[in-house]
Amino acid sequence: MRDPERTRGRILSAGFDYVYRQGFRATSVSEIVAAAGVTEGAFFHYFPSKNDLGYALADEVLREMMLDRWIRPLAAYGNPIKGMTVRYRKLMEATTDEELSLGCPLNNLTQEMSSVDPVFSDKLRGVLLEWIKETERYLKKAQADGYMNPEVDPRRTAEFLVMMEEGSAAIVKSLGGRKTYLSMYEGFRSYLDSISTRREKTGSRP
Amino acid sequence: MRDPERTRGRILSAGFDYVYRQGFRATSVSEIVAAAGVTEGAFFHYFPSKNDLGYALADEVLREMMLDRWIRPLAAYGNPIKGMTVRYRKLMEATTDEELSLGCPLNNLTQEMSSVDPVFSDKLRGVLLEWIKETERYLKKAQADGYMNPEVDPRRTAEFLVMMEEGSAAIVKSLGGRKTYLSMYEGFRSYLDSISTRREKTGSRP
DNA sequence: CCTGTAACATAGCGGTCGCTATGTGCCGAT
DNA sequence: ATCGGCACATAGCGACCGCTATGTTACAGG
Repeated sequence: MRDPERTRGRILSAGFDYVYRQGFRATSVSEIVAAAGVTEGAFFHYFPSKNDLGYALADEVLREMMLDRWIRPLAAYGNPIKGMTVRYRKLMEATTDEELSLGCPLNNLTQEMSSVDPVFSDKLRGVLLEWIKETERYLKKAQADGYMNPEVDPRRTAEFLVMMEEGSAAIVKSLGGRKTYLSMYEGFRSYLDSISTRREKTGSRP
Repeated sequence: MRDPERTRGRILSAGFDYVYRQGFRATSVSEIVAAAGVTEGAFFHYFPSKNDLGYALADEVLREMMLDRWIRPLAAYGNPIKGMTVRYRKLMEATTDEELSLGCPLNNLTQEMSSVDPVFSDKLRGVLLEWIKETERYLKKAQADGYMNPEVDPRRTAEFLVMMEEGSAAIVKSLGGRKTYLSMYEGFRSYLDSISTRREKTGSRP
């Protein structure tokens, strides 16, 4: 019956759901524990304060989500540039309408909390930096394998790519339509093409 | 002594400052009225509810700010594409460190409120749509005057450009450094170059 | 000068929130 | 077998928040 890991996991999971939908400060501890099927006593047993739940969300949930969505899929492609294009399209197709209107969870929490709590800021910046660093790693690999223009700076390009990935989620959230996402995809692909050395059009109609 | 317009303006202005720094829901009416030098009675005399202040912020303050920063400067350039590049760099230089760490006010409020209140969503989307529409107008002008590749879709390109403008503010807010902004500028310029017909490098060192 | 109304000011209510103080029961170690 | 501590549950406190009910004052119109 007693299962600490599971209990903590349920709180974390319910916490993510509510924070994703309503924002961190708009979500009350009572809502989270009700959804998780535990009491407030359990909550404050695992997290000294509500903020500490947010920190755990960043460290554990958001980081893992970012890697799963944006980094790990790239391992399957020989050409990272093409991999990024294909992955972006696949992600676009796999995202539900609800997720489209909710935006990127990492970006949401960052916009809400980073300028108001330095601990949030540090942890969320950490996730973003890892995202950029892993992207940069694949860009360097692309350069080493001759898939990418060797003159472009991989770090700056990685920052720009991640910006587009987060930015498109933000604008789609606001405009709320899959059609807008297509415009973002076109621009994303066109930019990747412009730094690619291969002239294979990565996404043109057959 | 009695000056209704001024009083309302002071509330609106103080409201903007606090909402920009802390977010909408984290800002209390008492904070706003204290900063504006009025009482809560005055506040609720002009705004039936706290949300109505937010609506006025979107309709009046944020819309005007967007036009001033992103649209009106473009009128000074014969070549809109070059205008966008130069304007972006000027904006980057004119932005203070504090503003850099606070991000784009429109994006902040959108991320916080649009998925939780449909009226906010409508009004903020309206500002964003106007931003895109005006950008599209200048892109069409650029095409008509032969400055831009006539094959690219101006609407989609406008959406993509606004996404980059908002996205770069978001990522700079999170990473917090002027150096990151430079990466965004490089990417922005490189994309604009790729849709330009003129081969004049718009931002190279003299 | 009078008066009605717009332009504010004051006090307080009902509700929620984060958090804590204080329990209680299970379960492994001795 | 017991016993200490971990894993929760319950109740409630103090603070704050949005909002309202009820004034009070300045000023324009007659």
